[in-house]
Amino acid sequence: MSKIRTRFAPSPTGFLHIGSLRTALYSYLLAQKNGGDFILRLEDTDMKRFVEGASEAIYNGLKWAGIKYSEGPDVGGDFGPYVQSQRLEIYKKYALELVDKGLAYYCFCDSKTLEEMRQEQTAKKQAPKYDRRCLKLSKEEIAQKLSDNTPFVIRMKMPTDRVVEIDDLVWGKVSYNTNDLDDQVLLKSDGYPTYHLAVVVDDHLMKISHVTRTEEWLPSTPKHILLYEYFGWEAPKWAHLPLLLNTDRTKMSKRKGDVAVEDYIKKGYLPEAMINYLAFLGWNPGTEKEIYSMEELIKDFDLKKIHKAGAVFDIEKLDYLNGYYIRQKSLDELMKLCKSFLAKEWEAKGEEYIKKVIALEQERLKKLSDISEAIEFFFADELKYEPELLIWKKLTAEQIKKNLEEVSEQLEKIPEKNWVNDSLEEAMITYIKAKELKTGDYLWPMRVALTGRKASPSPFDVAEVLGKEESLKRIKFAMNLL
RNA sequence: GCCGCCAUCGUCUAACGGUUAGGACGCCAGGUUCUCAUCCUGGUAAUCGGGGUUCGAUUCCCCGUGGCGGUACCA
Repeated sequence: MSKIRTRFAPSPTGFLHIGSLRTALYSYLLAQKNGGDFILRLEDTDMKRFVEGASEAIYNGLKWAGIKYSEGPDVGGDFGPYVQSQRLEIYKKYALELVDKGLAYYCFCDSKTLEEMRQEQTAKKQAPKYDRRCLKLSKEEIAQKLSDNTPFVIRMKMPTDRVVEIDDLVWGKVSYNTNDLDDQVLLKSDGYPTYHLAVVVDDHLMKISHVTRTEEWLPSTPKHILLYEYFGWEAPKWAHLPLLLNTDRTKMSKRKGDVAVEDYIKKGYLPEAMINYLAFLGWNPGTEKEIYSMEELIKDFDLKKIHKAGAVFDIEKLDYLNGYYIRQKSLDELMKLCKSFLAKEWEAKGEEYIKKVIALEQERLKKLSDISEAIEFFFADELKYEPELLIWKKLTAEQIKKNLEEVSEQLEKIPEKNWVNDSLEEAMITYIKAKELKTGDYLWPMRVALTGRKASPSPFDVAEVLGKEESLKRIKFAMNLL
């Protein structure tokens, strides 16, 4: 069997769709698994949707995710150009070849004519379909119109009464009757090819062995199969993938949530988490292992285990995985990752300080973007919180104030050089135990005094990072609130 | 309308025709020297409906129902 070559062929519409990323991932995994090639091709054949600089979003997204392509617009390769708008002559040549063979024909109908035709058919409850009026044109009429520069498209001629069977690696055998298929436009009047022509020509020329794309393409696959037949080319293997869905089970789209990879990068999702999560949306290894690195995915990936039903994109599980991967990071790595989420003025505190602070919050983060809000109290000159927050259970303000006074006295005794969480904890716990007091009566107000929050890391950890002076200052401040 | 596809806990998903229908997320409860988080333990929750086939259907077949996709000079 010849070498496996898969491709990711997105339209540069301005951003990389999260669903596209998963399609790219599966295509990449399929190629890597079999020691094949994975290439990137830009399908920019719709001039109306042209977006300046849109290809960058695709390059960046793939790079972020760790999906590497060996050929593509920005890396070159033997089968270029890898941008369809740069291959117009190629498509034209092949479209004309089909016209010569009598398998495609010129059509001079304008959009108004077509629209009327469709409306009439819909009114009669018929399937909207081109009525082939231009197929009846004589050679002379065609020549005349062409020399008059009448705008034209080239349409594919559909055979009648033929059943085309797709043998799909995911869906099995699916059949369509050509009578239900339209005479698809192959070459548009602006000289650009439609998707159908371009994808077939390019996949053939670029020696793609497996066409991987989402389910929405299944119904147009018979057209593509026929095109391969018309050209006399061997068709690739098909693998249609299940769709990614919104919570309401419709095709995942903007307006119903974030769909751009960029959005997730900005929120501080890790590529490891995203890849792991995306891989499991429509596939699983058949074991109970659910934490997967890219390398492990390559090893265990199998098209046969992809299933057909669409999968809802569930942010809760992504969050879980993201938190998991954040916890796996070394402190230095995490520091680097968090950098862009930290306030500039915090840098004055120094790298070591920030590092200690981040260490305390690591296990609490779900997204990197959580870091800013989570640690701001470490940098505040004065904490803002309701005094009632200092009150533990049924104690009175008087008692809390007295307890804080005791805490303060005990902490005072600890020398600067012993100001680390273990000694702090030992000192406080010893004191509390000796007097047969309740830890919560002391530690809760102490913690709130240091953090101003109802939820935070332990008071001893926070105190260590804050330092003796600042810690005592915050406790005094709390006492004054009561 | 027409064509096609799909259907297991709320979500992602396991289950050669024979399992107490399993796991993960979420949620709930308990434990882990104050809170939160982490971690550990336990719990909650599903085979769309109706017919077949079979000794036995989540699994195979048919019919419903529901959902989704396609039906463009968009991809």
